[in-house]
Amino acid sequence: MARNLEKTYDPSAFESRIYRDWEESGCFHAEPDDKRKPFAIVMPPPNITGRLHMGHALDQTLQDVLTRWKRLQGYCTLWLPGTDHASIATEVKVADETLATEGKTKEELGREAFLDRVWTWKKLYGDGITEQQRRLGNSCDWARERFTMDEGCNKAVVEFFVRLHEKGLIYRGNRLINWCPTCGTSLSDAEVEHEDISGAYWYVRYPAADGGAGLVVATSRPETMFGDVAVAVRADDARYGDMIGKCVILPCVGREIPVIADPYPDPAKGTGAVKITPAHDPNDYEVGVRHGLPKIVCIDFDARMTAEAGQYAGMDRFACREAWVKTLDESGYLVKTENIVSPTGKCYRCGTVVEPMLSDQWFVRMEALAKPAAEAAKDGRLIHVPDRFGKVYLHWLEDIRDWCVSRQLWWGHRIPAYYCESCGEPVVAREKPTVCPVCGGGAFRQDEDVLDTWFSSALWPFSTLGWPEQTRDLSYFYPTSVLVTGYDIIFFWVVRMAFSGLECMGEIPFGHVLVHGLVRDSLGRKMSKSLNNGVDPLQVIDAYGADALRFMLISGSSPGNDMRYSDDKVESARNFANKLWNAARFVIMNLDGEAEIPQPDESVLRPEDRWVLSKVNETAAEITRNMEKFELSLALQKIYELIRETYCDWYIELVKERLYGTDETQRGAARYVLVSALSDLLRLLHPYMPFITEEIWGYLHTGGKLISDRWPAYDGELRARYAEASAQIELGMEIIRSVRNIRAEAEAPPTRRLTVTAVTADPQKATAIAAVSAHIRRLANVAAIVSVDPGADGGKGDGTSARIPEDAASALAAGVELYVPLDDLLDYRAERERLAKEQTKLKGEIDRLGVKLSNGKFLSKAPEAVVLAEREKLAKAEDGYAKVLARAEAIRDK
RNA sequence: GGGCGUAUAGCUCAGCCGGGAGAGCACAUGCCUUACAAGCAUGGGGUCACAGGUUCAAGCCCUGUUACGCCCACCA
Repeated sequence: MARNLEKTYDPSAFESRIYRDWEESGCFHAEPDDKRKPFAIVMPPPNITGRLHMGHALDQTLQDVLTRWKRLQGYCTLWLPGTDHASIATEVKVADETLATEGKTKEELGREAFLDRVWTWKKLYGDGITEQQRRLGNSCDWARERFTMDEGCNKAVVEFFVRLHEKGLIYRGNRLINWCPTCGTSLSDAEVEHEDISGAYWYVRYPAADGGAGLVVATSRPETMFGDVAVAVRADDARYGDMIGKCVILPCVGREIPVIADPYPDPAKGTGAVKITPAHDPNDYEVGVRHGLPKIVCIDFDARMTAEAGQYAGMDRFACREAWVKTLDESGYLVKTENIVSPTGKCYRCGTVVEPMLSDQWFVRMEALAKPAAEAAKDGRLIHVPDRFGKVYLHWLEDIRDWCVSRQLWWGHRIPAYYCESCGEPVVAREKPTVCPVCGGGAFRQDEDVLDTWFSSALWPFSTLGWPEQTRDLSYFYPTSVLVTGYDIIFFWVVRMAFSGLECMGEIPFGHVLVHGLVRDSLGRKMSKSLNNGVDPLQVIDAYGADALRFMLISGSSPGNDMRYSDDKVESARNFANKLWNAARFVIMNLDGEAEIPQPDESVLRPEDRWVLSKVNETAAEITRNMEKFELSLALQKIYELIRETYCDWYIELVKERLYGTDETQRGAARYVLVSALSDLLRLLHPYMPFITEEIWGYLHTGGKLISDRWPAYDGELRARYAEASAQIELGMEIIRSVRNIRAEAEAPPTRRLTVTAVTADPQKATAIAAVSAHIRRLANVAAIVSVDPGADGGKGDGTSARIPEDAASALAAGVELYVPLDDLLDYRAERERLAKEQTKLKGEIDRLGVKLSNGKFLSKAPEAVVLAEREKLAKAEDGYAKVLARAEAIRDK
């Protein structure tokens, strides 16, 4: 028989071919189909900044598992792929690269030439990413692949911006925003990372204008003193009551500034008096607004001091701080210095300390948008898995501030605002306007800025389906089913998709958010470029295969928790694949080249056939339940056990005798069940390990592909119908294990054939033993097994048909006593030790159960079934204990 | 300052509805048994972080403590 699998599993030999077949057959493609229910996932678009890392591999494997599973279940299944332009991140990368390779900054290149470089980059890395995704096995609909800056997405962005503006939800204003001096752009609150860094409070005296002592303020940012416009104290602060309304003098600067009363200062902090710098501190800005104070800008967009700083003009803000503190000290104004650590905002892309700056920017008014998004999570339309992430989501929405969406960058969606060349007024419009509504002018220039990258990501679940057009895709697939993402971007992205979806579509964009954690290195460290501990998924795939990587990523993880990558785990996953491979090879080898094995009459099915069929069926139902609750790791664990233990370790071994025998009916039945059970196992495993399952499927079945087959259906009657046969097999397995155990404990060689006497008063068990005795003989290397009813001869061994051996090793298997003559084993010492151990174990159990069952409260309060079960356990243990004692006594002197 | 997570075998981690704890790896012993040595069989190994509480019954629920980690936050 030529057509069979190679002896060793080598994924590199078929994974690419299988993927190509899938792709060419069109089975990834989804078209709206009213006869079927939709299942849709939009892929979180990876940034085109680089190559995919392990985190992506986890993210996408989760999505592919769900997608393949639902496809097998018969849903009209869409997984929509794409990539993200990642405005600031990509711009920083490409700027670095052009500087390194061409020696030119982006300014030197100019906007157009620079954008050319970015598009080249996009092509290169975008293609690299999709290639990686194919290697992973992603079953996404490539025909619908999107990019956040493609024509459709761009149209959606403009539409959304204009609509929000029309509703008054977008405005332009001169506000205090987060500014990154290195990237040269504004940042949203979400793009600022907070880090504790050590600094100081400098206590500086501000003398009174009238020659008095004045007061002392504490500041961590003395360089902003040049922008001070007031000192605020609490009206009820007794220390400063008489100062309110008077003026103090900015030390060394000489400018007079008023002392004002405001609720903002905390009397317990610092000195209770706060310098007010509206242009460089958000709180101070608010105070300034309340009191109508001017805003003096003393730091510019390059983080250098302005002319307001006098002799320090042009100096870097931190250099200035140092020099300025020295001056204050030398002039006697520095009262004291206190070292502290304080949280400091840094740019999430380059790490530069963010400067609060006054700037003209576009903002999205959040209050009205946030409310419905929060409602959706509260009333259960949006469910996070695990649910604790719902809190993160809500927390972020509940104290949200307006979203600064304009960025002083080049790579991104250009803001659809046009300024009239004559009067300078901005016009927000879908197209460049022709007439200024204010002055009638006809010349316009478009806003130079681009939008926050998350502005387009926010529209992803519907812009990719055609919005703002009312397409068939949109009405069929929206809202999507599940969003899979890492917990690190809940507030960047999930929140924004939620409110945008509700605003544009009137419906939450997905019903479930499946949240996963980070993939860390084997030491538990975050994978990062600086540590150089990142693992490239492609290299892992090259070494072990995509299926092994996928198995590893799912099996070691639970929703929302981080996991560790290690080669060991992938290797053991690969070994599992090899196991399955060889089991399949065994099956195929026994098919004698027949394409389809005819289904035998049920009556010829042996107990092991019934057992395996019912077991697979039951477990498939459990697995389905697990998957419905997104318990993918649990589900995979069960599939693993089913394949490894139920099928490989037991069923294949149980069935060999018939396969090698001459009874053609039985050979046929065995082959049929082998194929039937294996087919279900392949279906169950396919979402997790798509390549190997599809490859094996091709050898078992002609015609269709596994990817578009069907998920195993649950047959509720099977369990009851096959219950007796199953119980017989389970008992046989217990006995086989026990005999093997006796043999191993006694250190008897495996080649020695044993004789086993089984003692049971239960006729059903006796029948069972007879039914499976051939299995026991073969799998435990037993010459003969006879069962004895202790009632028939009083257990004395002088019964009619058989006797309990005098000197024997014994064991209890599922309530059946087993005896193996010691002459077979030749080791009394080991047997005595074993009995002693057994005795201790049973004694412990008897004590425990005795206490429990003599507890009146337990008897009265526990459910009857539980009490009954405990009683049974006790009876069994006592019975076993007595027997063990007797055995020990019998061989005491041997 | 607020919120959250984790703590279970030597290591990495599961543990569903509360009913005396499991897997993988590692370890030990014996096996080249014609599907598989990337294997088979058998075994050892746990005060479920600590202290209370609820319950007939707690790894699981409640309170507190400790350790590690994460997130949010405009305290000069």
